[in-house]
Amino acid sequence: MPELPEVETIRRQLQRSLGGGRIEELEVLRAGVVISAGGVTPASLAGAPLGRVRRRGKLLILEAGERILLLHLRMTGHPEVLRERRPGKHTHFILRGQDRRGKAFFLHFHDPRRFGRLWLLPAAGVEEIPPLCRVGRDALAVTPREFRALLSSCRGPLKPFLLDQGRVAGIGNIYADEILHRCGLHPLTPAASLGPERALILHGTMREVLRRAIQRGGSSVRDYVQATGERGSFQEEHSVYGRRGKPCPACATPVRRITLGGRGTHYCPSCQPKPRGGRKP
DNA sequence: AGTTCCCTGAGG
DNA sequence: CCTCAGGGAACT
Repeated sequence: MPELPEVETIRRQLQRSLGGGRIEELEVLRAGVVISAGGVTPASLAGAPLGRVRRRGKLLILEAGERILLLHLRMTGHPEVLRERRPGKHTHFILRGQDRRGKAFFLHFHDPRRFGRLWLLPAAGVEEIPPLCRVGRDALAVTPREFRALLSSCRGPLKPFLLDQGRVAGIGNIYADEILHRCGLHPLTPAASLGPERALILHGTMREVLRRAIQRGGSSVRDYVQATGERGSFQEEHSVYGRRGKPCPACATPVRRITLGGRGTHYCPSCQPKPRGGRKP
């Protein structure tokens, strides 16, 4: 599922193929996937310049003059840049235009599960309204100081903390599990119980894992592929996610899976011991 | 804090 | 055929 590294990979590809170009038409094939507000209709986008493609957490931000297009891929959303209009079964919109060299592009948005959304919004004040106003500091932008403050003000365990997009944005189920494993922290560890030192280590590990995953084009488990159709390869470096019962790469103890906050949670009971107090992990 | 809902394809 | 996967909003 697209999390920060997957969305960042796609962002770079969209920036290359659309940045500096122009929109000719937004063709909406399934109403409900596209949400229009503040008078920014699909038709009103014709002729709009395309600026940068930015990202905050898992949200893609396409600058279009006075307007902003926000794209959230959710579980199975898949943007794909093609040279022709060729909608498939699950193609919900096609953004047609020309790139900065005047060459035609067709940005297809496929999404079998239809959880993904495209918002069309006025650029002015866009940070103050949903969905952007709900997104906290990007996981690659948050400073160690901010991160420590967020941790200590959190009542609850580490895993839900990492998944909460309102605090630190961009981490989903895969990277939460991988980050905690690499830190040797049990997912149920109370967030506020980390001292400054371990908070700093968690912050550094988070950055390291996300950076490495971006280098490898994200994790292709199930549906995810890049905007070019290529697969990512960070799944080859997964230590615990999706590896229930398989040996931990560090110590060979079988990986355990529990449900936490309704999410499958993978960890190594030996490398990530549950700290004091509670029952054995 | 936990549950339900949205959705469909994949896997048992 | 049934169950599972899950991001995030909206519930209880």
